[in-house]
Amino acid sequence: MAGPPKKRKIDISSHFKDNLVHILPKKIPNWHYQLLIKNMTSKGVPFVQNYSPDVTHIVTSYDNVDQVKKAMNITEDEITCHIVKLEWLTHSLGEGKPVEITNQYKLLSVPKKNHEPEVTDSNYKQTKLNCFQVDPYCCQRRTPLQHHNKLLTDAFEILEENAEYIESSNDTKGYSRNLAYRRVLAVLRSLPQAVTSVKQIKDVKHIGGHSQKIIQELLEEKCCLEVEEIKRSVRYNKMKLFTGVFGAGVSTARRWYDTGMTSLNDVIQHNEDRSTAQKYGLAFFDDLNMPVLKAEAEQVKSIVKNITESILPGVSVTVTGGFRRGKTVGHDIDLLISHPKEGAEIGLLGKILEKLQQLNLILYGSHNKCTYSERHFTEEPRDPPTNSQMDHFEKWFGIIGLPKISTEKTVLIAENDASDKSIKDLVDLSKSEKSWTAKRVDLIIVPSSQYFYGLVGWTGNKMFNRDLRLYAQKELNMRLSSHGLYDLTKGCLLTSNSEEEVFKYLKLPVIPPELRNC
DNA sequence: CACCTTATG
DNA sequence: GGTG
DNA sequence: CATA
Ligand SMILES: Nc1nc2c(ncn2[C@H]2C[C@H](O)[C@@H](COP(=O)(O)OP(=O)(O)OP(=O)(O)O)O2)c(=O)[nH]1
Ligand SMILES: [Mg+2]
Ligand SMILES: [Mg+2]
Repeated sequence: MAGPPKKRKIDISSHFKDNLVHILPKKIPNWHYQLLIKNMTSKGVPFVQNYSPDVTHIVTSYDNVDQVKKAMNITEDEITCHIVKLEWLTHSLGEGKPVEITNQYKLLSVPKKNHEPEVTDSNYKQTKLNCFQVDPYCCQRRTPLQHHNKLLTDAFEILEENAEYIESSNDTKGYSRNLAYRRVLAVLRSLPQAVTSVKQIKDVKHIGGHSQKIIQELLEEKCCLEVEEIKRSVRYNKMKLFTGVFGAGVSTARRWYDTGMTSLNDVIQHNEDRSTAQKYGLAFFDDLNMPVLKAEAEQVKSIVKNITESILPGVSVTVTGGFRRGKTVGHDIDLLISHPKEGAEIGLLGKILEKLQQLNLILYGSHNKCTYSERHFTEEPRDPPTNSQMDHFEKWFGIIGLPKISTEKTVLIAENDASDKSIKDLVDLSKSEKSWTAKRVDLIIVPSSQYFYGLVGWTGNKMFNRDLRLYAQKELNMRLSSHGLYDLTKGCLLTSNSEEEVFKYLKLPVIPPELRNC
């Protein structure tokens, strides 16, 4: 290992000794610019970050010379060196020597005409036929779990995640880019066939210039440089790890990362204020990141169903979330609980949790009552729908210890009351020989009058919900939530007796749950 | 150049 | 990042 | 800030 230097970093500087490269950073994404600088440095290619007259090659992403001059703020004949496309530098770095400046590396000398490439009527029809036709909102489209563009969506999923890690609070670049990539993903997943040419998606909504470039690269090379760089980056991998902790979002993950923490052990050991949720998220990280199987969801459902039936006969318990959309694995178990008799569900959640507690099934829980009353409607007419009656919609986001052997009746989780447990105790518990696995469970109680709005909302997926709500607002002047639908024009609440009726109110085709995987 | 889902603790 |  |  400690032998002579046979490192790959072949010094190719001799081939470049008569050159001086300057990259015009404008129009080049920062990650790509930094990568080029890194590569030139490690290979010993001479370059300057600020333009000087000694420069022999100006590298740019612009496609005509006038734009370059404008960007550099210089006039006509000051430039005597070569102005070349980015590809020249990429290929030269790959070859280990400056490649010949053929036409493919040269810029257009005249600015592009703003002139549409002329198309005959038949041509136009042809392009129209060759182009996928896609409705603008994903809630208008049928989006199956299994689709025809996995190569593309795998890549865009990385871009989407990474954008979120930049900064996910509203009104930031990360937030909007994340949304843009989600839209691209939703479109790609809904296409009837695999994309084989960029032409097919050049007019498709939500797939703009940048995404088209990515798709082109993926179709040609089967991979994308930007995506591969993200996958390699420390930042992406650490943020993925830290945001995977229940209770820690992007903001907390970034704080941990910026503090120099590298592993979950670093985070566990570090003395800082952590929410109770985060303590449990850290201690049971391995369990909670095991995929939840559909059979386990059914197992939890029947436990909850049995308990609940004994409290309130006639109750309905439905597995929603991803499993209802046909997924075979998930990250949690979403249960929608209701009773045909309106009002019978009031106070039910507390009783269910009490029973679960008695059975020692509960590890952690955050109770979430919904105080949803006339205040919304009276104070602000633009506010979301409101129930005339008192609204006792309740939620619980928690962690249960699910017995590994389903026949096991009682489980010993020691005394697991609440926040009085230190993180060390929790870690010890999670590491101990145990007959159960920690699982995230969401319990949602919904009055029967709101049942189908709850069902639609908790079936999702998230993107489907967002577009459904956006569509309702923008196209129909309505407000949709998992409690109801409110027509702002008519000033009335629309009660629904089926999922289909919700779609009918919204003037949308009925999309079955398995086709809401946007 | 504004907008991008909506509710809860 | 993409749309209107 | 976090969760769905
Ligand atoms: N309106 C709205 N609904 C959401 C949001 N996040 C989640 N939901 C809804 C749609 C989801 O399908 C449902 C359950 O959320 P989950 O986080 O459990 O996601 P899901 O079950 O789809 O996938 P999973 O397999 O659990 O990772 O709740 C959100 O931010 N806004
Ligand atoms: Mg789920
Ligand atoms: Mg959930």
